[in-house]
Amino acid sequence: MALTPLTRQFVSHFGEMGSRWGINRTVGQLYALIFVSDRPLNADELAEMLEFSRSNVSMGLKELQAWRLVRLKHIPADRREYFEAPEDVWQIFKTLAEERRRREIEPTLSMLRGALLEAPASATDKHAQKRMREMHDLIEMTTNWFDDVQRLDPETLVQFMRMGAKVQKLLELKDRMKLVGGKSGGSNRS
Amino acid sequence: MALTPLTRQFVSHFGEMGSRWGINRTVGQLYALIFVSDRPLNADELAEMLEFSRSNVSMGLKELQAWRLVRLKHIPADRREYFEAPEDVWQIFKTLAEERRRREIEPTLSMLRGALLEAPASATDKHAQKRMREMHDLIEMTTNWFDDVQRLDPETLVQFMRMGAKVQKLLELKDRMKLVGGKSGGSNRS
DNA sequence: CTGAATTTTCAGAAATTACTGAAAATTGAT
DNA sequence: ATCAATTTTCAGTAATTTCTGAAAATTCAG
Repeated sequence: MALTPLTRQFVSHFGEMGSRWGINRTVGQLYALIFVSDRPLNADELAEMLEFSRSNVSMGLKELQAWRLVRLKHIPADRREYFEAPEDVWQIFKTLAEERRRREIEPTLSMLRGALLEAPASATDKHAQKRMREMHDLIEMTTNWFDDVQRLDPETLVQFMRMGAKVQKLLELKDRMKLVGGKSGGSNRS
Repeated sequence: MALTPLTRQFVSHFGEMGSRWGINRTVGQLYALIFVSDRPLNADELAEMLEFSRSNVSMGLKELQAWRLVRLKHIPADRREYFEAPEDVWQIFKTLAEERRRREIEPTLSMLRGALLEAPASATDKHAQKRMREMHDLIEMTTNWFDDVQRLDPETLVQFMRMGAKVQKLLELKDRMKLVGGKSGGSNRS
């Protein structure tokens, strides 16, 4: 079963882009193919369609599962394992964000918190800590906020995103009415 | 001039993380050091402090400039070029987002748009296009929205982010008052 | 202009990462 | 329990990426 030109185009783009993310070409192509497929695919099919070795496909699928980007689906009366991507693209996006957070953001925050606890040994260290605190606070604010947004139900979220820059007007409205939150900007986290 | 333990820790974390992003270890470490430094640094200083070859530093700085993450600063009566990172961490974040958008998002959107113009040759292609359209629409909505948010003045933005999930209440308020936007959810882009 | 200081380029070496085939392990139908 | 089907592992190899030193190019003070 050969790839159609349409799918080939999509798959090879993901292969190239894959290297810009942390994932490699094989993994990118595997995901792309599973994503557009109209039915779950097994490892042999993937290996044949993409012309990768069977073992390479096995390793790639393992990585995609670690990222929670594909899931196993068993087909009755077939012993082989089939793979599919979740239907809901917004769910996929959230999974990607969660995994990146776990792998990249959290270790960085934790390093920064450690560094900020140390006693600065010099003026240079003091300045370095100031910069690290700025970075820490920005990352923490941004990720906490993303967490909150992620929890909105999809409809509210779409409505919210479509509003775009009008949010500014909404905030002005809020301030005028003092209906949401307590004193000076509302209570918040940590 | 040796690195203090504090800075060494920060710098080597960025070296390791660098490889998870598209940038390599050298570039990550160079950036980290420039970011925390309390004064602009020149290429020789960077090479000595990080124990990289001078040519490696030259290439790394070129890449950081291409990302607009460092800028040149000339010091009076010194012919050498000094490098510094912008002060404002939010500005840095925006630059990073813009560059990633230009390098990763835009090419992907453009590939997707191309693929969506083609006439599907089969039911399989039809399904593939459906998936591609879902991906395209999600990416487009998310990046356009980020563009809008990016344009908010920093104070509004911080206020907005600190609100977090309370945005839902704000949207309910908006709906009750019908003060923002026209019919059914407000007009929007493309 | 000249030439020393500085930066950039680039071919090859070193290091890292990706990929393969063969063998081992696992699975599940009988 | 057996064994064929299937998946995983892993050592070795291939491919890619990163890094270096030497040479070329550029810059600018005099």
